[in-house]
Amino acid sequence: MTVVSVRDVAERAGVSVGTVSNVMNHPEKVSAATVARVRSAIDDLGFIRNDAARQLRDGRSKTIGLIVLDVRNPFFTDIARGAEDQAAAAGLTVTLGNSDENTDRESTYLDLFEQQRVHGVLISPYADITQRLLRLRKRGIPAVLVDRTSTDLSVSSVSVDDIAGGRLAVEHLIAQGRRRIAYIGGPMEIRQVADRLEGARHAVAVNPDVTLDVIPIDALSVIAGRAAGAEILTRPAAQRPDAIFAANDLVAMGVLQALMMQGHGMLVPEQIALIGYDDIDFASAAVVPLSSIRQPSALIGQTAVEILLDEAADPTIEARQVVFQPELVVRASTRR
Amino acid sequence: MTVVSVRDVAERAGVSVGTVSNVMNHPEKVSAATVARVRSAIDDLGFIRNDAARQLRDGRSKTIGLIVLDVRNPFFTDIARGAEDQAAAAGLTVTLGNSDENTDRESTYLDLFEQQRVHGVLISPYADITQRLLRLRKRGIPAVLVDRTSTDLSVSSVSVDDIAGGRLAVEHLIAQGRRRIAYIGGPMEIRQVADRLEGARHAVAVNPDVTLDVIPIDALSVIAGRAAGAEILTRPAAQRPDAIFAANDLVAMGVLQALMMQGHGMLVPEQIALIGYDDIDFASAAVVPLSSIRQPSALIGQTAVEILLDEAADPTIEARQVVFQPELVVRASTRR
DNA sequence: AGGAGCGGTTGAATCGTTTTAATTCTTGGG
DNA sequence: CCCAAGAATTAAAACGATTCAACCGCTCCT
Repeated sequence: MTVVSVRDVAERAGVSVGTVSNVMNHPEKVSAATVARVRSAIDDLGFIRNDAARQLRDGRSKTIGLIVLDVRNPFFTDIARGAEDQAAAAGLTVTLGNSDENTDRESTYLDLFEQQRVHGVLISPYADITQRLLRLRKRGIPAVLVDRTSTDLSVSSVSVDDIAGGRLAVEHLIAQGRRRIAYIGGPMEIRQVADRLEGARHAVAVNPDVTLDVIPIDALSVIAGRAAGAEILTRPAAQRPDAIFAANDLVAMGVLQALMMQGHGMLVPEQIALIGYDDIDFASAAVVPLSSIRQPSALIGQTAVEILLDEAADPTIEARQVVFQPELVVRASTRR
Repeated sequence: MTVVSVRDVAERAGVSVGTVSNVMNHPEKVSAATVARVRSAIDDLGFIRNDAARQLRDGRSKTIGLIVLDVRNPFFTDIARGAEDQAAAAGLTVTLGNSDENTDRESTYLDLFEQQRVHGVLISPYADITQRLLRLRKRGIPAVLVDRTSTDLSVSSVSVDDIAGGRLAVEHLIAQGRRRIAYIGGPMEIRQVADRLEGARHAVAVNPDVTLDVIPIDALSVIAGRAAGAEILTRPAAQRPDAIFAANDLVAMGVLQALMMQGHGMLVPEQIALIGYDDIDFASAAVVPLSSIRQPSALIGQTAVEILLDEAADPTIEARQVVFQPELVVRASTRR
């Protein structure tokens, strides 16, 4: 069990440890001959520098913490990839935390990231954590909300207009001639869920003959969607909706599975139209290709990192709120 | 921008820094009164300990590094979740690195993890990195291969028998009366891809009237699958396979999209049967629900962490090779 | 009364890197 | 031939938590 430190490298190259450090961080300050000598000593010994020591010295790590609501949702892994790419360009890495829509887990990850003195935090919040984020900033760790606008304007955010998205979805259903619409989503504490519903309400409000039924679920997952879909099937045909707006694509795919499974034949879209949200890759490959609301997920991640790095470089900079617009994608699941 | 250190806590509680440290790590050594005093000082100041300093002292971090071939593949996020849960039970966290089937990225993550002096490394390798892993171990960082057996018996591994899985898939196709089978997968350097093909060959070998055509692709992705599917459609009908075994579900879903898109009507399973591998959640929700080979993904992650922790605790322990058996899941895509 | 033993606490040393001020070495100009 | 200026290098301090040997004050035992 060998441990190689700068001290060993210095000794082998016949220089001081300071010089070794300079070779790694400011090679222009060191003569070419010395650089060469130190470099080969590094290679010979297989020296790899100790990040902990380095971090300790400069107070912060070279990692960005990202907390998402659900790693299994491709929408979030897409955000993560966008963030990762942008971070890599600045020589940073991203650690991904999964809150699973759970306050404790969310809080645990925030503690962890604070212990690690991360370069910054990106978070798609579940609970209201504005206070927590402000405290982080006071400690020199900037934070940016992802996929969520902040109530407090002093914390930056990158989001998509979910109210507009909700309206887009339901306006489309109405334009297809649907009148009894059901919204399947939950928990309502998740801002995205509430906003998409609000958008749906706006669309319904201007059409007096259209009704909107809300079917709450306890998580945005395939399983929860399947349960909600099964529930709808138990209703007498007259009480079933003729269109369903699911809070995201995972839920929509669950609903779809339930509706198709019963051998009721082609229920979608003939009897029930179905639209989801996020436009994940799998949506187009579903039993019935799924209409959805597309969000620029990778771009969200990229932009969030950009803002974060700006704030990390200059903590006095003003907070920014970036809002992207969503886009309707029509596929078979809502076409007559 | 406030910084709170043990020194500040000690001062406020009127004790030495050593005592503060003991309160956090060995409270049984400190009198109840002092513990209470220090704890309240910690709360008052909102002290959060600096991980870098702590790590520097004891030489290793409380993080496990996990490198996977593709974060977008649910099979790997499932493994990650299994690993995460098991690690959390031991007070550790997991950082996820995505090699994207790219040697450079893989190597970069290994460097990074070595710099971070992680507690251990779990890796689903692309290149042959046995030497690299042995060096890591010499430095006190244990490593376990995931979803891959090792050529060198001195490094532990947790995998699934891909040869058996490949045979299972093709035996099933043959049992359904298929005779002209195509295997779509690549790059062949990926062990899983090669093993599944080998299994397929075994199944074909005992049936003289069955042919196996190999269609290589350059990545295990939906896109690559779609391209391969499109290529098949360009062939005259007589030269098309009557069954396709895709190296994983992402590829299978791409193939499926291509085959269905052309308006050729229900090509699957009537004209071409299709089976994938991994049994990701989305497989059952596909246009045509997909037959697949199921692997115990979360269990793989859990087991890998277990082995890793054992090795971290006692570096002299003998390496273990755990091999799980895959399972055939039949759905509409291969049913007559 | 004297010492052994014990719980509780302290202070200094330590981990490995970076940075700084100070020092040595070169070189060119006068 | 000496000195100033600049380049190259060094030694030491610092980051913050943990640990370990030493120490203090008690009680209990003989």
